[in-house]
Amino acid sequence: MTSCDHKADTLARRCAHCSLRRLCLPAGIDREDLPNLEKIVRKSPPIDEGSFLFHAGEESHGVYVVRFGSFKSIRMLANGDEQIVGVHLPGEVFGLDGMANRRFNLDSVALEKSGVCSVSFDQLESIFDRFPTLNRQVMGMMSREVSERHSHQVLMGRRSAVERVALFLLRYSERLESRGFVGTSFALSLSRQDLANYLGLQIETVSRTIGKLKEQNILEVDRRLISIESFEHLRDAAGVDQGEAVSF
Amino acid sequence: MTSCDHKADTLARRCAHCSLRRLCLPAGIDREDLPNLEKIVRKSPPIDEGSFLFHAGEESHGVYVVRFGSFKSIRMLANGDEQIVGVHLPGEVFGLDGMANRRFNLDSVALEKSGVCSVSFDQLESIFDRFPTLNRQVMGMMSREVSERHSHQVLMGRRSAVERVALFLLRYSERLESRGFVGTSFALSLSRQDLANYLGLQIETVSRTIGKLKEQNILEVDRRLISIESFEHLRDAAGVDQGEAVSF
DNA sequence: GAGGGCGGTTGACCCTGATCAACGGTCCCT
DNA sequence: AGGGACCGTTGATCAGGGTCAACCGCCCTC
Repeated sequence: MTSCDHKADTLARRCAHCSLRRLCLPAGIDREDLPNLEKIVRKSPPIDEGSFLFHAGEESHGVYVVRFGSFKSIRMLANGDEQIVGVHLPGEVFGLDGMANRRFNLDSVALEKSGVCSVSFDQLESIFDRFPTLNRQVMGMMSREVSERHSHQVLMGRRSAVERVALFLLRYSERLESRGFVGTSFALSLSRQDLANYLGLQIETVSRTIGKLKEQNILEVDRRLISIESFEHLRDAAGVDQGEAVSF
Repeated sequence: MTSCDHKADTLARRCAHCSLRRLCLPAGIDREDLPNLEKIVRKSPPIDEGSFLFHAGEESHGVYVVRFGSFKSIRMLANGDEQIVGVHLPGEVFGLDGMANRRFNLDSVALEKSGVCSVSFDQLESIFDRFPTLNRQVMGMMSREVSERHSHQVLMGRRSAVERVALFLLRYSERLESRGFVGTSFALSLSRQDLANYLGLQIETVSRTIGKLKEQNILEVDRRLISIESFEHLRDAAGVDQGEAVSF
């Protein structure tokens, strides 16, 4: 796949050689059509930890894909607090909810040094008719997004602290794995503070809960380095049956 | 608007004369094009309280709009419990998340005797090219759906019982009002059980919380009949600033 | 109209997780 | 190396809401 039988310029090579190709937008595109898509994709310069990719209310020009690093989507509350409503890992698409009114609904902050690709809405829509599967692909991403929200809603609804944390870790692990990373041992991109916020808990509770899972030898923990020692017991702690799907 | 200068058959008159027209799919359609849309809309027979409109996993043929009554969208858990992830009032669209893979992700249950209109996905997509605004319209509905999830996530994240109940009522009222109903006095379509489930609380807590709001003369309550006596105090209870938007 | 089921309310008690507080380790900066 | 900020952990206490239980009123059926 790395050998080229055509004169590919660096632009056209972007997607074709990207490790995330099969998970990303191009998944709906035939190999020979790929260069056409690649023309409308732009790489961003790296974004530092803690800095905003975009702010809610700003005009939105396109959709983003995480190339490396990770982002959190947050809703700012009137009292100054923030509520994290989404976490985006490499290969995941975000910002789609701005497609309708061309305006961001959320703030997006890099959780670490990160990079994205962006695709312009206008250009994306302009090629919908040429790539009918692409329209479907985008719809699919949106509905996937909705489904993910539903899952999180299940997590937040009347579940204990252990269940929330365990479920979160299982999903996080699964998402990493589906993206070609190691799902058993990883660096959490979220701080305890962000984790607590996302799970609707308090920072001390998260710390204690993780501590407990560590004591039970279900996890190995060193700050943000997590290693899952027993998926079986972690699933138990999460309150999901063995074999039951954990996400979506 | 009720006078007709063209020979409208009963089919074509459906949307043009529907009280929900401006909130529904036809909002993106010019008046003269409306008959074309109406051709692909089908009215369902009434659905009894408690019966399923569709089940998760079933093949999905289209999207639904509540004509009258209301529905809940639920996610069935492995242990038999259900989690309510959405409530749909008249004029609201649901089932869009099945568009991508032509399969329902959720179960949908009528909360009372209800009726829907349905629009076939295939037919909807087939007229996308003729009505470019319609594609945008559908995208808009999806992203609105996502935004609504985000709001609910804010509601569920580290908020007290009173805040949850008050916020829910404010939003419910607002949705009714935007649909042309009276927003100050209404019959809640959800049982206390469903309400508790949706808000991530216990049924007794919901009952007590509503009771407290009643004692403070913020609400008048008779079972499911709710009358909001003071929006100002209800907003206080919900923890939102006066003037701050309550939904989305 | 007696009986039973269902939905909702109220009371008493208890437990999970929030809150307040102090401490330890790591990183960064000079 | 010292100082300080930040992140995470741990302990002690407290309260919001979960849990268990009884009860009430409405509706339905027979």
